[in-house]
Amino acid sequence: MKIGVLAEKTGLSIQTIRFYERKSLLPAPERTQSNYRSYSEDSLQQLMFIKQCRALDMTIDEINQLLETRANPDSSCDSVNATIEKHIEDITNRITELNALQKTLVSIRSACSDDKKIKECGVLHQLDNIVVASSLPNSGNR
Amino acid sequence: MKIGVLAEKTGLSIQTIRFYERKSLLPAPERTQSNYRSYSEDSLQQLMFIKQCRALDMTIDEINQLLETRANPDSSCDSVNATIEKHIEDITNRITELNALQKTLVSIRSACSDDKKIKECGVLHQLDNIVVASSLPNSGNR
DNA sequence: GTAAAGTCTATACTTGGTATAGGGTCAAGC
DNA sequence: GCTTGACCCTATACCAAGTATAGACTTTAC
Repeated sequence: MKIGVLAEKTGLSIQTIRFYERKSLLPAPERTQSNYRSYSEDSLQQLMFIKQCRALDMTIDEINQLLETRANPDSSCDSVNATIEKHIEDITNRITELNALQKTLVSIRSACSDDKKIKECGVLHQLDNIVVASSLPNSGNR
Repeated sequence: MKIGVLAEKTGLSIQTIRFYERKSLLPAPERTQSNYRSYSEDSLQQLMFIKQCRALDMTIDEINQLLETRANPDSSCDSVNATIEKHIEDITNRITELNALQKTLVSIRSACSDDKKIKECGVLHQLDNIVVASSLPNSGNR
């Protein structure tokens, strides 16, 4: 099948499919005489796998590792489990960060009632002081 | 003060300070005879404000809006409040998404005990089927 | 006088795509 | 046979929020 059909079936855009190919997530398919990509059912399966992983917010690197591991069926799946666990940990950390952020924001918001002028705005005054121990997420921050 | 001192005082990198200038978050400072940037205390204050907002995970656009509003002290601060509220909402949504993701991931992880081989790996089998109603975040996804 | 440290601009890289330009290909209709 | 529209191709640029580099210039310390 051609790339348009594959895009239709997977729900991914044509550009995204070509992007995954460039990133080596999807093997380069056969080409027709006119240089059109011609995909097999395997490509469809693999793309759905990739889509699934992306829906779980895995990075392309993580997915690449999973695909590599998956390629030899007799090896141990420990690394798969490790990848998932690491990913769960990343998300847990991110959730913790966001919860803290939200708490801070709600508290800042409560500093100003409506219909104030800028110079009296409690929110801006809060923002002018050090409220948070300035910790922007630096990892697992997607 | 020169940019190195400002970087020291704010805890931001020199490149980040120049980056904020390019993005119009920080007004271009005076220059010395040798074309070095020369900052006032105001710049320090403004950078700390920006840093604070970034620590709250606001985008540069959001911060720019806050700065613009802050610039005329007699206008209403409704838009400030609206910005903060929108931001809180974004974060709330993101947290909801991440919680759902995490639940899915934990359930996938539980499908495989350790020391299996790839071909028996429950995690991979889960990933091969449609688990999630494929909803990658498309907004507020930082 | 020289070396180290600081600064300058400009450019490229990151992630996960999206959007565009400028061209080639294919099928249908006239 | 020719045009029109739909499809495909590559290459390149763009987004956020910086980070990292090269190559040049200036200042500071000894």
